[in-house]
Amino acid sequence: MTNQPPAVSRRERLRAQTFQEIEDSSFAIIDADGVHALTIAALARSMAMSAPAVYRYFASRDALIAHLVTVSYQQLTTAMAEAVEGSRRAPRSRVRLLVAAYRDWALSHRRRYGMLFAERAGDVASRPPGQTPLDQAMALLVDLLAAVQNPAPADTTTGDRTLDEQLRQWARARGRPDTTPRAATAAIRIWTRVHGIVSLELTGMFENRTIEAQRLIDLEIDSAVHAMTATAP
Amino acid sequence: MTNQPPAVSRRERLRAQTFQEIEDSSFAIIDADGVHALTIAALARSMAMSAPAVYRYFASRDALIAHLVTVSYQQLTTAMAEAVEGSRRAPRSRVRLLVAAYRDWALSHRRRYGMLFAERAGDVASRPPGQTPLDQAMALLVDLLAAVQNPAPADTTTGDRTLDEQLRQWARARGRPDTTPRAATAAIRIWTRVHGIVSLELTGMFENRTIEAQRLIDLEIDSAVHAMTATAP
DNA sequence: GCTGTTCGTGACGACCCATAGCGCGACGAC
DNA sequence: GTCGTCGCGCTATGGGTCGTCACGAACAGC
Repeated sequence: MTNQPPAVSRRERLRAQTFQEIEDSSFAIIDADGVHALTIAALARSMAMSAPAVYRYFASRDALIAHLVTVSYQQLTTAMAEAVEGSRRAPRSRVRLLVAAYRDWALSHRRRYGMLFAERAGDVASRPPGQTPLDQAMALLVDLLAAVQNPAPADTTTGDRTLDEQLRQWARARGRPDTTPRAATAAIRIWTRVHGIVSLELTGMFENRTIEAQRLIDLEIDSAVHAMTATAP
Repeated sequence: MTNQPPAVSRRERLRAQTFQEIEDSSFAIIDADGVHALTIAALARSMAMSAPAVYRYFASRDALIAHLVTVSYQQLTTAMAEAVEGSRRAPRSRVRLLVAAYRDWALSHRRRYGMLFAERAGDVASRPPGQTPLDQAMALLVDLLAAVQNPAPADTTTGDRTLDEQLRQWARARGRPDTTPRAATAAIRIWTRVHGIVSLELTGMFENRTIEAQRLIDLEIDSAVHAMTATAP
């Protein structure tokens, strides 16, 4: 039994290993010097490989970067999922954990976070709804907010019938047809607000720590959750 | 009098003209094909000039892009200022005009809007507070919000003493020492919220017009203004 | 008219992307 | 054990870009 040939061939194993090394080295270069420093030549040098060899794994530099964007999205999503997974706290504070994990990931991978929303990343982001890498985290957030809203108040609409319908359609496209408009609004609000704050924090808007972004974020989450649970929209 | 030599020499006039042409051609290339397509060679070709000549005007490609970022910031700021300048409407709806101008500019110059928050733009954005290109628009927004808040309610604090002090310092650094913490919060909230929504709109989050970003923005502005004018924080 | 400055040009070296073609080793068929 | 196939990495190469340099032409001031 011990000498049984493994499921994956030696070839596949080595290939996967090299593939992984390309990923790791690429991220190392990006985190150190930015995406612009990630050239096929530089990558190959850092791996003591020749540049053309990389093309056995990725068709072009753009393809490599697209792959890295996808992987980064998954890492971000995983970080958020893990942050709330083991927690037994109330849904409301788990929302804060989720968002804090988001900000932490962005702060510790600022170059990569910028990469996710750069021009070329649009191809990855604009996939059929429900298949975006971040939709999983979005679904998590929606579920948490539904739990916060439980038991649901009598009126779960936003007061804008058109917007309500758009929100229901948005939730349906993401496989959460039972989401109330107000929960969907809260999810979108939190997501856009946090992205706005983190994004501007990274560009140096709150330079010199004049304003602590985390305080602002908590304020914004509370406001969004409050708007969701309040009796009158 | 008619044949009097002009104030600027012929040389300066031609130089300024070429400078302007470089700017215009650069923006044309960026708007058409993205920043990555803006190469010194391509720019020179589009101007029927030789590539090295461009270096008489900009020390490097990065320097050119940095300049374009600054100019774009100014255009954006100007667009916002003009949107509210001639309006006699109530301050509250002028806030909406200001923000709508922001979104309109971003939508009609999406490639450039992305450029403003790209990695290399951090150098421009993280200048001494009060000197950022967008500070002028920010001051405009703060003034409008102060007008909305007029007469100021008895309690203009956020309820968080640390945050209050940070906000006052932030306002001082921007030459608006009389800004109340709540007005400052509202300004920052609006600015970060709108940036978040617009930014995600541009990356295709609300693809297929599932959700109308303008509705969301108006909702968010109202919420921020309401939080500012409400009696209890 | 002469001189120094400014501007644009072709030529050049270094770097990068991507392709083509070769050699080597692993693997399977017999 | 031998041979053909295939995957992988390498060198060589072409086309493109950045940025520098030395040179010629136009201009400004005397």
